[in-house]
Amino acid sequence: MPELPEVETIVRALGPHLVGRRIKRVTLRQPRILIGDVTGARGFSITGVQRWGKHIVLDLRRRASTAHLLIHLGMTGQLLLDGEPGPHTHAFFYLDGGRLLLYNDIRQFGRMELTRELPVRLRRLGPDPFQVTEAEFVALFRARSSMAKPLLLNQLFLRGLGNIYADEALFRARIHPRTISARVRPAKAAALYRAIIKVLTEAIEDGGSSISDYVSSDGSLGYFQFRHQVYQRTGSPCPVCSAAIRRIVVASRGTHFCPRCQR
DNA sequence: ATCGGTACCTGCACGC
DNA sequence: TGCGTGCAGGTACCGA
Repeated sequence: MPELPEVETIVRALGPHLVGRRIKRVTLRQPRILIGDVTGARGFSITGVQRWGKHIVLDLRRRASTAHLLIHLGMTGQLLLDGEPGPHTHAFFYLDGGRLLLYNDIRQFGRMELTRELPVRLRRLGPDPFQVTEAEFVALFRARSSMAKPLLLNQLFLRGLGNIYADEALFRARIHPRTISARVRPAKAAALYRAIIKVLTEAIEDGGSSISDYVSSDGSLGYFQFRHQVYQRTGSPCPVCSAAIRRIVVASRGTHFCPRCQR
């Protein structure tokens, strides 16, 4: 379930429950080797919970040494606090205070890693959408000659966007997913930047409001209340012009757009 | 640099 | 009821 807004919501919801807790024990379901060996997190205390693109970063400290537990949810990963283990529970983090953090992942595309420092691989990712300015985004976008859709999905270009919000942002900016980025006028690229910020902001707000009623913070809230205008609405009328929304494949990803609004 | 295809996994909706 | 097909929000790797 993991694009930037979902990960942000999870981080905000879990943070207050995790910060200050000590990890007493970590067990991984055997013979799962699909996630990294993070049993070394035992004995560390959680000092912070942050988001880095679509990654969840738990900052850890044990006496003088610090470390990070990196969690990427893949397509179906979820963190569950004080929930019931199930057939797809792959990791158990026993915390002090009797709390239990579970990692579930049906498709097992998620990954975990315990590191001293933030790996180069992560530091090399593109800027966070909320940290880049409009001018910077326009310059970066037009400096590339990639189709707009795969460029937005490329985490080395911008970190955090996924298939849903890429489609939604392109729709709001009225840009065809196959448009070559270098050929997009500056004003249009600026509109895309604003559309990205708007879509992500709205989704985070929806996530925040839907999670506020839950005592136990978990990642099972799905798509929030965020209403897609094009994503997975193939054949439905465009909310702007009523033309039928189309689905095409771009860079191996299902891509939804309005053939009349986006050219 | 960029793109398409493949691979990694399980579950679900669909048509027959 | 079963079975095959295609699809699903993630990334990594390959060859062209």
